[in-house]
Amino acid sequence: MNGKSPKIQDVAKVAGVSTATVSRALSNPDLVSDKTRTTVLDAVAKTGYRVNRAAKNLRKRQSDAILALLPDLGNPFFSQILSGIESVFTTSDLSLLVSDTKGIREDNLLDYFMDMRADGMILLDGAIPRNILSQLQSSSFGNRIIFACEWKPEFDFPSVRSDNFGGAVQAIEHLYGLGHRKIGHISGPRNNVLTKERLRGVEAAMADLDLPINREFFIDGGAFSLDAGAQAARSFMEMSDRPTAIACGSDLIAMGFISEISRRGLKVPDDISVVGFDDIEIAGSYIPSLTTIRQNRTQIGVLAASYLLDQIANRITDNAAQVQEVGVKLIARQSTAAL
Amino acid sequence: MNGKSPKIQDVAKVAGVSTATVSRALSNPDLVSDKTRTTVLDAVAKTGYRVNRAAKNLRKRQSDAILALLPDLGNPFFSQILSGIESVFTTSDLSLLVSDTKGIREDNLLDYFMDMRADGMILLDGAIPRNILSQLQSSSFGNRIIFACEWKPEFDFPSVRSDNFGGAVQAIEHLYGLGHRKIGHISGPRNNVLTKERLRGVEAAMADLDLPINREFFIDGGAFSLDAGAQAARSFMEMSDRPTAIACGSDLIAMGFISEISRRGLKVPDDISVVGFDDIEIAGSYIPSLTTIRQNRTQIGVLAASYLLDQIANRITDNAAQVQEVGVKLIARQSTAAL
DNA sequence: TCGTTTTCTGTAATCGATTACATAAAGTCG
DNA sequence: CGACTTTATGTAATCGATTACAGAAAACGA
Repeated sequence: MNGKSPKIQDVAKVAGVSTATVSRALSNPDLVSDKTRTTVLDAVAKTGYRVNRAAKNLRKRQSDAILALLPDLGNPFFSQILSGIESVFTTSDLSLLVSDTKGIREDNLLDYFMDMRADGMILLDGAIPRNILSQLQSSSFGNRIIFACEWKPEFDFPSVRSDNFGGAVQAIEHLYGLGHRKIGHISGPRNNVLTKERLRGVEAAMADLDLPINREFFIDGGAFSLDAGAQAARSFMEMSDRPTAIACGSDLIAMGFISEISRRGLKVPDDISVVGFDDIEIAGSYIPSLTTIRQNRTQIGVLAASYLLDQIANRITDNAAQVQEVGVKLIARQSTAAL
Repeated sequence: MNGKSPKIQDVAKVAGVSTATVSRALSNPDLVSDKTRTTVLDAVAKTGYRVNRAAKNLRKRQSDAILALLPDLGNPFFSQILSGIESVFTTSDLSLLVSDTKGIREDNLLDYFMDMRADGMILLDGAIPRNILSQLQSSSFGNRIIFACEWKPEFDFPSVRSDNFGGAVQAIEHLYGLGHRKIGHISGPRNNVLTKERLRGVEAAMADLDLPINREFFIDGGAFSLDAGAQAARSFMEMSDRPTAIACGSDLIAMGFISEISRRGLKVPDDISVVGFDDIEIAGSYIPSLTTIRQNRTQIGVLAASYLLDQIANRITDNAAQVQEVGVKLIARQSTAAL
């Protein structure tokens, strides 16, 4: 150990073979004889050799990294998904790069591929501008991209997502089962795909159950946040005729809503039942604990990461862009009650 | 545009100069004449050239990436810090790599430096095994590491953290100010530095205020989680003589605690006042909204990232390992009330 | 004007791996 | 046994940038 990192040359010298053989012994063990392989491995252990990633990647024209692009790194919703993604990459010796889309707008996503910073991307933001996506799609990197959670309907990149429609249906059916007939909905960000799917589910379920759809009961929250819920609560309080139950576009909306109406004297679930969507960590400990639709976020991460790896390695034969829907499940807790 | 990424050679040809000049024009503009520079920049624009990171990094023996190492990527607590970190790196053209310590134990952290995957590290986990840290410290990469949030007292890596001691003091003083004299504490993970600092703060404040320290009122939560709080609530219910106020080691503990005692018929803040620590996003919308100690997590991320960059680039002259403490602030809400 | 310094640019070595190609040795088969 | 295939290894080109070194041109000073 003289402080300098050993190079493949050093290993070759110690093992008494050529650098080519060392390289092969490490990355293509079948190509060398058993004896040579053990000699080389010993030499590697002895020298403490580690492959220099920059050199390897330059030669192989790759980067050994995947970028996960989030709408907002500060949003805790995504941490579970990241965790799922990372668990896959760790076993593949890939690095996980993260960035949020705020920094992206101007400088181009394509650059990550062009300058070899990433071999693939997992997009968690459905609001990436169309022109950037077209550019990606028509480039030679179009098949190194996958959407997770959110997606962009006009593009046929593969995607992994929850069954948002089905989740909304479950929420409505649950409320119906408890006897509720006047059901409202607070939706998320206006142009968000999740918002639309969930709204579609709500309406479909209501139609199926022969419930009259009262537009007054549909509040446009405008975001998935606590604030949106609180805001919606204010609209709610002003209604002359109020629904007895509300299905929310997210848990945060639900909590913001409950928080605000409680402050104004209403009780959940006595005066109104509330269902969330997501099942974030605190949902079970909120007071009242929140009935919600559980999304398996870790699995979404795992599936997206695995699929992307297969895709990059060309292991996917069927080249129709694939949509994987992950099942969701209603978790009944105390924010909903029989009428 | 024939689909192949242009190389520096191509730019050189278009601009009618050597590759050396192109390189200089891009990374050391002062070294070339004004005229040449504009010619080169035009050629770059015309060809759509982007520097190949692997080649650049190989030559410069760097990686253009910083690793953030979290105890648990799935834990939403860290997302804000990551966001702060990322905001700094984006402006520096550095990539942010993330990983959690679960994958680390076996394979060595030092490897990230050895194989040039990272130029530096931000450690958010105080529980990294001692031998790994010693190895890092004694390597030539010892000065490319910084702790954020948590830290390891025996090592003198620089670190950025909240004023945990001061936060605990504020919590106790707040409760004292409301008239509470029988004050308890639920602590976090046993060997965690934050746990220790906060406990120290609690005890110091109590001593200062001449409050008797009743060991029965100190519950060992064992973790910062909701569950720990719920568990502690059960111990609490069994006490013959109960404190009238509790300072918790984290917001999650506080919420788990409130949730559980509410289920058992106690009311917050009527029967007992509760203070959290962290001010996580939902704290303000919890019911009751949580009085807590606000940590500026984004700023911790920003400071850690900036300091690390300075350290790597400028070789910070003052080589005494620096500890930066970020101030915290008590946010009074509805989970605490006058006795 | 001539020598000296400064500014600008080009040539070619270099970073540290992988791998195409060549070749020697070993194995196969009629 | 000789022709042919397979296996194992080495030599050297290659990936695409940066930069040490050198030389030409321009600026400067006396």
